[in-house]
Amino acid sequence: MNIGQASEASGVSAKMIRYYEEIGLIRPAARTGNNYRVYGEAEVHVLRFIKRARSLGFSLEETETLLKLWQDKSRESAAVRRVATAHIGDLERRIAEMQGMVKTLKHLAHCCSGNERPDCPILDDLAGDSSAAGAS
Amino acid sequence: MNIGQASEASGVSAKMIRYYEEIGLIRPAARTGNNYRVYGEAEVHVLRFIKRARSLGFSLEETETLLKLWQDKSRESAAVRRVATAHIGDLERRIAEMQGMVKTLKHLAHCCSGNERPDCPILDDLAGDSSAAGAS
DNA sequence: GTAGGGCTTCCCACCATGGGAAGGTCAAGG
DNA sequence: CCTTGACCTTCCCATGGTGGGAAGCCCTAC
Repeated sequence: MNIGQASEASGVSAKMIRYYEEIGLIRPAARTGNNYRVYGEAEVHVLRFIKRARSLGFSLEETETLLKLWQDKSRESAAVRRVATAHIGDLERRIAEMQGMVKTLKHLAHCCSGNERPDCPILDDLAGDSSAAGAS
Repeated sequence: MNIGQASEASGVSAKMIRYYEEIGLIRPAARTGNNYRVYGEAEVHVLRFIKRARSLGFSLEETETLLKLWQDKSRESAAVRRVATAHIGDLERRIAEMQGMVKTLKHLAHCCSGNERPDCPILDDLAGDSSAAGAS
C-alpha cells in the first residue's frame, strides 16, 4: 500500500503521515526499491487511532502517550484515564472561557441597536468605556 | 512614554506592540532621537481596545475591522454587530464541537475502570473497536 | 515517446505569541 | 570618568498542526 492508499484508508492526509513520521509519532515506513513508503493494515490501524484521538481533541503529544499505552500490553488503564481526564479538564476550561466571551458578546450585541446610527455599546465596551451597557 | 510604559499601561507586551505595528494593525509609533518608540494616551487607548477585543476572542483581523469601525465616526452600528454576531457563531460552533468531545470522553472515562489492569474502553474506542462502550 | 498521476524532498504560509542574542542608550552611583 | 543595570532596538527561531506548491523521480497507459 502506498502513502496515497494509506491516506485514503485512514483519513489522514499524506502530508500529515509524513509529518507524523518526521516527528517520531509513527515509525518510519518501509520503503520499496523506488523509495516509496509502504504501509500495511497495522500501520493504517495506527493512523486511524491517531485520527480518532485528534478528533477527540488530544494534542499530538497526548496522542503519542495514548499510542504508547495502547501498544503497551501491560499498561494500567488508570494511566489512560488520567490522560483522558486531564484532557477533559482542559476542554472544560476552554469551553468555560469561550462561554464567558459568548455571554458578554451576546449581551453587548443585544444592547446594540444594529442600525445605521454610529453609537454602539460593543465599541464602547471595547474602548473601555465603563458606562457601556453591562461591560462585565 | 516608552514602549515599556505603554505596555504596562495597556497590558499588551512590548513584543506584541512591535508586532502589531509591523503588521499594520497600529500606526508606526513616533520615534525619539535615540530611535525609541514614543506613545501617548491615544495610542495606549488603542492598545487597550485591541487587548479587550483579543480577550473576547476576536482574531487580529476582526480586531482590525473593529478598530477601523471605532475610528470611523460615521460607522453604522449594524456593521459592528455583524462582526460580533459572526464571532459569536464561531465561538458557539467551537464550543459545541468541544462539548461533543467532552461528552464522548466522559462516557469513555466513566466506563474505564481506571485501575491497574490493562483493559480500557478509551483505548478500545480510539482503536476503532466498535464493540467499545458507547463509542459515539 | 509522451502524458498523466503518484511519489519524493524541501521550503513557505498561517495565527499569535514568547525567547533570546547582539548591540545602542540612558541614568545613577562610585 | 567608568561601570552597572535597565531600558530600548532589530533580527532570528520556536511553538502546533496543517496546507500549498515547486522541482524532480517513477511507473503505467496509450
